[in-house]
Formats: sequence, C-alpha cells, structure tokens
Amino acid sequence: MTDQMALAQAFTALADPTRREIFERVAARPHAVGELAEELPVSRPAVSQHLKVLSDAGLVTARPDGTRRIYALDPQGLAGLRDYLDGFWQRSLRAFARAAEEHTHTRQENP
Amino acid sequence: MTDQMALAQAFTALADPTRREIFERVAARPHAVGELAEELPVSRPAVSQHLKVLSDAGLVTARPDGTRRIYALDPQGLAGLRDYLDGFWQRSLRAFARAAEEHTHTRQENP
DNA sequence: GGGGTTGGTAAGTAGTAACTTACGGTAAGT
DNA sequence: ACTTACCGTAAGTTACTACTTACCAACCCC
Repeated sequence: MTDQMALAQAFTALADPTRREIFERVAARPHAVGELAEELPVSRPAVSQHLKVLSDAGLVTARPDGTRRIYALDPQGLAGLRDYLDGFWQRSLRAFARAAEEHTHTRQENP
Repeated sequence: MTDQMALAQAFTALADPTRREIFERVAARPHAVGELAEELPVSRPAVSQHLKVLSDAGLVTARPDGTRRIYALDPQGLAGLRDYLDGFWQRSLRAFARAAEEHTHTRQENP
C-alpha cells in the first residue's frame, strides 16, 4: 500500500526529463539549488519545485548549509525502488516460465 | 542515447497508475484487450491507448489470435530497465561512498 | 457472403503538471 | 542594523495527457 504509493511517486518523479536530469546530477554529487539552476535551462524556482517532488518521493534529501540547501541522494529511496523492481522482475520471470511450461505440455499433448 | 530514450519512455509508461495496473496484470499472465477493459474502470479504447504506450516503451508485446490481440510481457524491456537501474544504483553508491570517505578525512583533519 | 466480435484510430474535452514572474523569509557579511 | 545572497511558496498561464464517444478495419462462424 504505502510501498505502492512510494513506488508510484518514484516513477512519477523520474518520468519527467528535467527531473531525471536533476536527480542524476544530485546522485553524482551533492548540489545546491542555485548550482543546478545555473547548469539547467530552467529557472531556480522550477528546480526548487522539482526537488520537492524528488524529496517527497524519498529519492533525495536536503541538508541546510547556511542560506544554502545541499541536496543529496537518498540511498533508501533508490534501494526501495530497486528492490520492488527486482521482486517484480522475479515474479514476472516465474509467470513467464510457468506459461512456457504449460505451452510445452500443450504441444506435447497435441503435436 | 537510445537507452536514455527507452528508459524515459519506460518511466513515463509506468508513472501512470492505470497503466501500471495494466502492466502488472499483463505481467502476471497474458491478457486480451477486452479482458483488461472488463476488469478495469476505464473504456476499451483507453486500454488500447495505454497498451500502445507500454508497447512503444518495449515493456509488452502483442500476439494476434484471430480477431483478438494477446498482450504479454516483454522480458527484454523489463531487463533493460532493471539493468539500467542497477547500474545507476551502483554508480550512486560509489559516489556516496566516495563522498562519505572525503567527509571522514575532513573530520579527521579538522576535529 | 452476411452478422457478430474484437480492437485500433480520430476527434474532442477536462484535468493536471511544468514553467514563468513576483514575493517573503532566513542566514551571513560589513 | 542593513544589505546581500540563497531559497521556498503563491499565483497564473500554457502544454500535455488521460479519458470519452464515434467510427472503421480485420477476422471468425453460420
């Protein structure tokens, strides 16, 4: 439930190109808001709003440093996303293997 | 480049709740379009449009069966998504460890 | 071949989301 | 204390997207 919500938020957050760009830069190394705004073709408030979405999705965290706010990656959020995708991946493969097996049986029974 | 495009499409595809629901049902077992439309609170054309997005993202494939079209999961697309996320995860962890190490050195040099 | 399924596409609409400018609020330097 | 730097939020606009109904094409059964 909550995992589903968090996952949906994560996917939604990473769906937007600008936000994914911000996320990747933050993941590479911590960044202040102004730094990101200088490197990107959007205004600083836009970056701020994107960071809020990423933060709500649990993908990044903010650390105050004077008047600046240093945003860094939140490994927990990324780990959760990865774990869910892994589980989903395994479940899908099982279903796939099962379907293939049934298909083989059908073919053996009706060649 | 192309991987980036595909990844963006995959994230965008899975960002929508209805589309993720469709994707999960298709991943569990192959479905026809009408089947999905019956189980979901949206019309059949809506399901068709969602399936087109998922198909363009390389997440599902369609197999004609008479007048019906059976949609099944595309393991390659899911594998690509998983691999990219894994790579991204490892890169991020490395950057994180590096930053932590530098932070430790700083603290040791300036206790 | 006609009637009945099954699905993809076109056109139109309502809701949402990404962006902008403008403003307020907090911390550091002089 | 006053200014300066940095950031988040509010309000408004534009673009996109998810959905609907209507229509058309392809395939199976009689």
